Amino acid sequence: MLDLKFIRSNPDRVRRALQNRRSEVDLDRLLALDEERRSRLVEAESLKSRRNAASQEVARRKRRGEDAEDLMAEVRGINERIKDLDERLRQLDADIQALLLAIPNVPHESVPIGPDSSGNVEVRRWGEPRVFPFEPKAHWDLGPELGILDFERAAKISGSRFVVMRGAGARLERALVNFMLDIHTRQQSYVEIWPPVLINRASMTGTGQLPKFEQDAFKCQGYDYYLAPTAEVPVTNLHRDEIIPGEQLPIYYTAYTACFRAEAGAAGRDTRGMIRVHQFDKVELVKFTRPEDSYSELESLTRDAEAVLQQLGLPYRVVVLCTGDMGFSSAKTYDIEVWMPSYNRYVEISSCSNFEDFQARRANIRYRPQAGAKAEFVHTLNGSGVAVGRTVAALLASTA
RNA sequence: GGAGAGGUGGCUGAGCGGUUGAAAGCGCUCGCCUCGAAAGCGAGUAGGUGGGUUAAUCCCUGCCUCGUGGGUUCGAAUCCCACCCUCUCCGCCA
Repeated sequence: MLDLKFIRSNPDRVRRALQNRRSEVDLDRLLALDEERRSRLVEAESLKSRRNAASQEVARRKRRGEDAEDLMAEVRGINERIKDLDERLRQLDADIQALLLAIPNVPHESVPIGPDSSGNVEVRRWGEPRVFPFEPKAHWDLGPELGILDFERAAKISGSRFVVMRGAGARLERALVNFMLDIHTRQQSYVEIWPPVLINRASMTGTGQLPKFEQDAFKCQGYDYYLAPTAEVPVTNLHRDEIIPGEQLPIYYTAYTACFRAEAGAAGRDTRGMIRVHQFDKVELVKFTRPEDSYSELESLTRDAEAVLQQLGLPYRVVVLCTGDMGFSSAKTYDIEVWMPSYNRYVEISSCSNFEDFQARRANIRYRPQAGAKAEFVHTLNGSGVAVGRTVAALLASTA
C-alpha cells in the first residue's frame, strides 16, 4: 500500500508508475475522494469540537447546580448533522481504502520499463549448461521411469497438478530442504522459522495477496483461513503490528513450508510435470531492514539464494524484472532462472524482491531508529531460497 | 465440545458516567551530580488523522483511538448488545 500523502503530493509519479505496470486504478477518482474526505472531515471535526466544549460546560454548570437544558438541546441538534457527516465519511474512507489496496507498488528507478517478460534484462549468468549428445528427457518422463515421481497416482489422490514422490525421489526432496536450510542458517545468518501454513485474512492482506488476488489462493471452507501460497506470508507477518527496536535490524529469517496455489490464471501453462503444481515445497528467505539498507540487502539476498544453485552445480542466470512483469507488491525483483535441459531454456526457480515499505504499511511493521525516536515503517524483502520441486526437476534432467 | 477469566501507552498495571488520553512502576531521552560510570535527583516521553504555518522541519491547533463494531447519554475506558482474540481448567486428540 502506498502512502496517501505520497500519492497526493506526487500524483504524476504515481500515474506514470501505474501506466508502466499496466494498472487500471482510477487515480483521479482517488484524488477526488481524498479531497472530499478532507473537506467533510474539517466540517465534522468543528462540529465535534463544539459538542465537546458544550458538554464540558454542561458539566461545569451541573456542578454548580445551574440549568444546562439549552446546551443539551443544542448538542442534540448538532449530533444529527454529525451523524450524517460521519456516515458519508465512513463511505469515503471505505472507497479510498479499497482503491489504495488495489494500487501496486511504485517500481524503483533502476527497474527497466517494459510491457511483459520480454522486457526483462539479464544481469548475470553462472555455470555452463551441459551439452548432451542426445535429446535429454524431461523430468516427467525420467521420474516415472525411475519410479521416483508418480503423477498418475497423484491425480487419483488429489487431481491434476499434483505430484507423489516415492523412494529416492521423496528422499531427495527431503534432503534438499535440509540442504537449503543448512546453507541459510549455517553458512549464512538466517534464523529458521517453522510457521503455520493456514493463514488468516489480515495476514494475507498484510503481504498483498488479498484483496486483489483472492482467486489465486485456496480458502478453507467454513473458516477464515487461507492456505499459504508462500512462507513469505506467515514469516513477514511475524512482526505485524509490532515496533521493532532499531538495534535488532536487520532481521533475517528462513523457513521451509509447503506452498499452495490455485494458479487460477495459468490454465494450459506448464501442465506437465512438477513445474507448476497446486502444492509444492519451498525454502524462503525474508528480511526486515532499515529503509536506507534495503537495496544492498536485496543484492545480498539474491546472492544468498544463488549459493544454493552454485553448491548444487546447477547453471542459472539472474534477470531483473521489468515494470510490466513485476509482482504487485514489489518495487524491484530479481528472478533466478535455472537451466532446464529438456526445456532448452532457463526457468524461474527463485524470485527475490524488495517491497520497500509497501508491505510494512499494510501490515503495520515499524521500527524505532533510535531510542525515543518516532517509529517508522521497515522495509521488507523476500526471495525463494529456492523452490524445491523445480530443483528436483533441474537435477533430474541435468545429471541423470 | 463444556466451564471460567481477561483484552488499557514501548512494557507491566490502576482507573466512582463529567479537567482521565489515561495513576503508579519499568524502559527510554535530556539535564544535575561525577574524572567517568553506577546510584540518586529533576524534567520530558502513546498512536492515527486533519487544519494553520514552513522550502522542508520545528511549532500552534482540532478530531479520533483504552480488542472490533453498534447502542444508551448533553457527555462513555467506565453502562448495554454483538463479534473477535488471548489465557486457565475439563473433555477429545498427534
